[in-house]
Amino acid sequence: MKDSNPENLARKVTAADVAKLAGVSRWTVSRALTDGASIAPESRERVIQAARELGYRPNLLARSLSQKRSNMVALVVDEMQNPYMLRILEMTMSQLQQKGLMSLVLNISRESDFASALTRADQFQADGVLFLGTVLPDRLIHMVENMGHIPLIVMYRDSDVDDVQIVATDGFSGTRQLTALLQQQGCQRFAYMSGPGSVSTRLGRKEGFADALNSQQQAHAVYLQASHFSRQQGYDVTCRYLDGTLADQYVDALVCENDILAIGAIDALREKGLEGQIAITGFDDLDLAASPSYQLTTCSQPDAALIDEAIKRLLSPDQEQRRIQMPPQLIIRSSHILTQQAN
Amino acid sequence: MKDSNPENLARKVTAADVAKLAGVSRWTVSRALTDGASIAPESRERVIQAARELGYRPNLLARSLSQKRSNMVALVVDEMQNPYMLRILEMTMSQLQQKGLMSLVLNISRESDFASALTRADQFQADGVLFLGTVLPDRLIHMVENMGHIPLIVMYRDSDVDDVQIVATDGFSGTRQLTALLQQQGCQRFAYMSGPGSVSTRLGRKEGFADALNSQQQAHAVYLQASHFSRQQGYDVTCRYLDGTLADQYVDALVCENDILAIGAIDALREKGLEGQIAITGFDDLDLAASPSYQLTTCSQPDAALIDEAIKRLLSPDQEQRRIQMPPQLIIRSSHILTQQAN
DNA sequence: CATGATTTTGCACTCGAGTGCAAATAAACT
DNA sequence: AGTTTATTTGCACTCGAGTGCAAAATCATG
Repeated sequence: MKDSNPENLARKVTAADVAKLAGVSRWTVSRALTDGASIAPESRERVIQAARELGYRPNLLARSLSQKRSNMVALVVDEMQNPYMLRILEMTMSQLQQKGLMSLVLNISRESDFASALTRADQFQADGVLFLGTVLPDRLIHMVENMGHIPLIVMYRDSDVDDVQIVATDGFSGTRQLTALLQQQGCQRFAYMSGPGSVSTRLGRKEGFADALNSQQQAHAVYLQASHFSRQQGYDVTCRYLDGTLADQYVDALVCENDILAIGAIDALREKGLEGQIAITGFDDLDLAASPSYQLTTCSQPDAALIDEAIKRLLSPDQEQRRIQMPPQLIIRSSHILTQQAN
Repeated sequence: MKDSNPENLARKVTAADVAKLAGVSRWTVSRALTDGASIAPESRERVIQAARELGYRPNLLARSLSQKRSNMVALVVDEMQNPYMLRILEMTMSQLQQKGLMSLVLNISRESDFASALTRADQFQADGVLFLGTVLPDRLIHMVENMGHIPLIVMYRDSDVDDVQIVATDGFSGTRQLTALLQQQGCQRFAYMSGPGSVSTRLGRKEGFADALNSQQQAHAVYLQASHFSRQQGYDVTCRYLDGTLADQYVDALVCENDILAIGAIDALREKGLEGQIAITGFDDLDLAASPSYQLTTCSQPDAALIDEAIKRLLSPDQEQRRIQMPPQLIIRSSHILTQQAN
């Protein structure tokens, strides 16, 4: 079992080494380790024994080179300030790993990184590319599509590029429900805080918000925009709004595009002593949303199902459906409730 | 520039394709793209032109196979509940990417994953393995060390395995300073909350805490232990302590092994109306630590320097120094200040 | 025992690139 | 022109595995 022989450690054990020890040819070794290959059971046994003894681990680069599959999947991520990304990453990598796939993570911060990162994915023969809620503009996604024909799946956002597979949550219905909840409890003056423009229009959340307002003839709304999905940005943008607005003109409800922005917003309100005077909602249901310090009313996304679906599509290309939107689940806590009357 | 020829997209462009177009041999193509190779400037130009026209991108798997380097680095992570991990991952991947290296991320949740994940790293010929603050017991780390001779660097924690490169923050001095700060303002009764046992003893933080207490003859302390580095665990463990202790016996200071636990602890205190009655400190300086809702007094780790050093060591093996501990920086906010007297 | 049917195995090839060496070409010099 | 020297290029090899095909070994049958 344990390789006690020190010279095994000196260099990588190759199929030829195993062949020599087992007294067969290099190719018989391949066959012994392949299910369903034509080989005498007895010599298979001998090879397996030898392989174990030497601690043989086939070189996957070599295998990938000749076969089609490399068993590597590229994960393209950005917006790494949002803790939600950690959850997504974690679940995605776990599920990939479970299926015997490796995760090549490509972090994008500037647009220029983008092309180079993808070139790399292609050069490493990645079996597929998963976009995890990236803020990339559609034209870039389109560019990837034509690149080496790697199956490409966009997750956690929409896109109107044709033929791109999309696996996302129905942000429209989610935010629509949240906004309706605020309307039911009598909120009149609404604000919406979005993230970076390029992705914001691809989440459908802003549209759900606007739709709810329209259905009640509440045309007027304040639109705020954060440049990143980070707590700090949510905080800064909210402060700027509060400082630049007369106190008697404050909105009474702020719908945030996601939790991390909402948490920043709550922090800002708290600091200014306005907690409970503006109702807040988020999206994602971060762990922190359940904290007694925030008690954020929000929507949770069916992460496990989304990721499962995305990987399934990655492995079996040419899916009938181009796009799937799963329903979010409303999580009602108390951040949407007004506890103090505005003066 | 743009490959307008549709058949280019049909299959991968190989060096042979470029050679044919440029009217040279396949090997000349290799040379044209290699700096310092002996080649006529004129034919190099021709090759480069042809390569650009076809959109040639050398297959890195093939290159890795024959050369020593694969340009892939395996990142081994766990404890993915802690948002701090996201920052570390982000910075590490960015720095690697900047140096032309790819990140193979291996997520470990159970010990059994561990062996299989590392086997994969080895099979993919990873140039090195970076352990990012993993909770793995030392014996496992030792096992990796003997595996394929991949350079191995343990970050954000210590280990007493010989010959393992360590790049970490001096947790001892950090927590010692934090504890001293609490002592200076008159705290008498201390508690310490640690994370999973296997890593906790490798951070040096608990020892720094104990040392500070000893230096003041304050032998008595309460030790709490969380099973994960997560807000929820920090919260649960604190609640359990508060519920299981008489109110007049509460400690007046709680030193937490890191921020995410501290934030959970503050949440618990807040919920029970005990905010300001127990001083709290953390470690890591999460973004959330700066939130007005927490104002956590903590230590920040020199992430950029740590990661830079780790990668440097990965690339140039046989470093003289086996282990480096960088000093943390004290971040003083207000969570360590007692604002209410205990009844 | 010879013939045919079947299993097992070895060998030449593939993947896509890189490297050292030797042959072919070009340039420099007597 | 003839020789030496420098430059450029082609070819055989390498990495480590997998696959199809044909040769070799085994088996079964008349």
